[in-house]
Amino acid sequence: MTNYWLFKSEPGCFSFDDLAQRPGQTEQWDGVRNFQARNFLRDQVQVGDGVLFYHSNIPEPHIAGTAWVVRAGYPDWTACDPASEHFDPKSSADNPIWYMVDVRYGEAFRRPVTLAELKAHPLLAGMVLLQRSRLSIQTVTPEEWTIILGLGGL
DNA sequence: GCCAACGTTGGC
DNA sequence: GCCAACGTTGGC
Repeated sequence: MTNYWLFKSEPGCFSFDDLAQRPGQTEQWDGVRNFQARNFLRDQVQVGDGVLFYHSNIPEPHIAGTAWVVRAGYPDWTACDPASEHFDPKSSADNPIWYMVDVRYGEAFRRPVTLAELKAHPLLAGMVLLQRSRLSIQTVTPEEWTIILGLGGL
């Protein structure tokens, strides 16, 4: 069964445009260093799942478009790379702590769906984003997915 | 830049 | 296992 997710990224680090410039190519969603988000990546995110790509920590936070999961959770090797800014000395190849998935560009929204719009929509009041805003990998219901794609003009 | 929310660490 | 201190996230 297809599930839906919201992945957050700071566009200064990795943006939806960065993904859009490589259509059809596989991108690693690495660097997640939060246990609850890690559990989703390791245990629940599956090939074929839909992803809303959210831009955080900018003047007008918004969802920019969609992506698709093309590989389920596997160890995030950047945790074992001392040169990586996501290096974690507690993680090892034998006993990985952190996980990542691979995604591929989906579709760009015709207009970005801002956080303000999400907050204003009565049917989106239950979104995880609006209740536990700091979680970087979040579940999205099929109803929320449909509404948000509509708001984005898809 | 501020600050609230909240996750993590570490002493006990 | 509790909880205070501390660090980070992210909206504003």
